[in-house]
Amino acid sequence: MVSKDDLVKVRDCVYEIPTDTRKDMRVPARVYLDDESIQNISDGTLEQVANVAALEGIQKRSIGLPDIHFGYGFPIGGVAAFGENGGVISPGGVGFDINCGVRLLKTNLTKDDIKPYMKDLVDELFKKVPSGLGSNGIKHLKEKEIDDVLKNGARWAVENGYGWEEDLEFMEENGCMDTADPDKVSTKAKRRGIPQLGSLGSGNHFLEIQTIGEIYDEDVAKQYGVQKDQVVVLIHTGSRGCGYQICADSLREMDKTAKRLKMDIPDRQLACAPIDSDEAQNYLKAMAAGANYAWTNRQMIQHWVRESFENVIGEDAESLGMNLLYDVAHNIIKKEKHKIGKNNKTVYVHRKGATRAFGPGREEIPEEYRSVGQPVIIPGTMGTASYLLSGTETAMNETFGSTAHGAGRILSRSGAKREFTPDEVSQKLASEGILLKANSKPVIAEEAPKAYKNIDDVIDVLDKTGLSNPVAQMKPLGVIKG
DNA sequence: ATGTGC
Repeated sequence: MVSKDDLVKVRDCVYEIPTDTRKDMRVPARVYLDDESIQNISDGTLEQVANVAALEGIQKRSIGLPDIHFGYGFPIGGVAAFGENGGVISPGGVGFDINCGVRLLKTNLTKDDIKPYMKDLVDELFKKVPSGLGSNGIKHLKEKEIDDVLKNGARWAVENGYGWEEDLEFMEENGCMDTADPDKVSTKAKRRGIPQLGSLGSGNHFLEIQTIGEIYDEDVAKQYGVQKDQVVVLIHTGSRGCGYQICADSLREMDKTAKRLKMDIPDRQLACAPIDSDEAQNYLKAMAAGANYAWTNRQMIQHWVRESFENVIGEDAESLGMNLLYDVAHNIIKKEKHKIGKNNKTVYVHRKGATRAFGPGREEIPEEYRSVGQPVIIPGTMGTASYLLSGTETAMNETFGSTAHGAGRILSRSGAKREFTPDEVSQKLASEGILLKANSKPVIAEEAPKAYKNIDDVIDVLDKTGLSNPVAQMKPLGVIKG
């Protein structure tokens, strides 16, 4: 067992559970947290970061970011990298919503420009973008087409009329992992994916019209093309039932593998397989297909956002400057090169509720942004701010180029429903001038801003520790919830 | 997060 007593302070906001705390740990476990959060973190969550540190082939350290909380096996807000020789792959290190992520769409409107249109825009977006639990998309995919989506990702969407060629430049992996293999995706996952493509989903997924508030780094903001009072749109969604099913399928498979190979795993939910095994390879190919589904999903939704603005404002999306700033993945495994000790090593970085945050110079970053580092987009909760940051050298050195992904839940969904009523949450937002349209009343209570940690504190830790460089704040004007 | 929960 590990507990808060085992934590050793490394520096301000950085704490470690040393390797010798538990004899199965192979590397230290490290969490980035402010003083208050370190008091409030549950032993169960700390135990999870330590459990990950016990997995075979883990490199350097198991990492918990400032939004860390208890998850399935791996904590949410966690990062772990495994060496290509001797490491493992674990579906629980990605989570059920494969490539859940966010993208930020720019406009050249100001908050004053958009004011008279806000009500109509929110209504139009709510009408045009399907949302809610079990929601289906508008496009009726043919049975065979799902394979094209799983193989080609956002490119499929662009080729089928959803968006612009240049959009592809501003997504991780250009919106497509070419390692995807639709043959490794079960019929059941495909059957769930077919009707849902192009839908927002439920839970913490949302679509938000925002305005840029404070700018923290003028130079980087300029490079990303944002300025104070500018209107932007944030799209937060993932791979829906398709990704869920891919994860569930492979967890079952790997549970068997781990048993067969008699792997020593501290928690059954950490089911994993050696990287060179068929099970791991099959999962990686299916996971990539699920990731491609999610990029396609966000690309289609973005297209309807542009159409909504066109319909309501009466200008085309090009002249409204509705260019994609960037799209980031929050739940994914990436094969990357990182400096470990003196050497460059190829590792499989598991990010679960974590954002890649590559520092300046990395060739994975679009050329336009490369000199200042990767754009990092961190959504808050409905009714609180979201943030745009940039990747740093510190993140490269300490967290395999990773940072936080959100506010991090502190109250469970059921806890939130006990604590708040949907009406009081809606009224609070209305009193702040934020328009909200939601499919489900209970979800409004589950997603109450107070059910989450204060996003400002999360950003503050990233700033203090140097894991990311704050660039701009985004404030909500209108929210569409599932 | 998710057609459902153990």
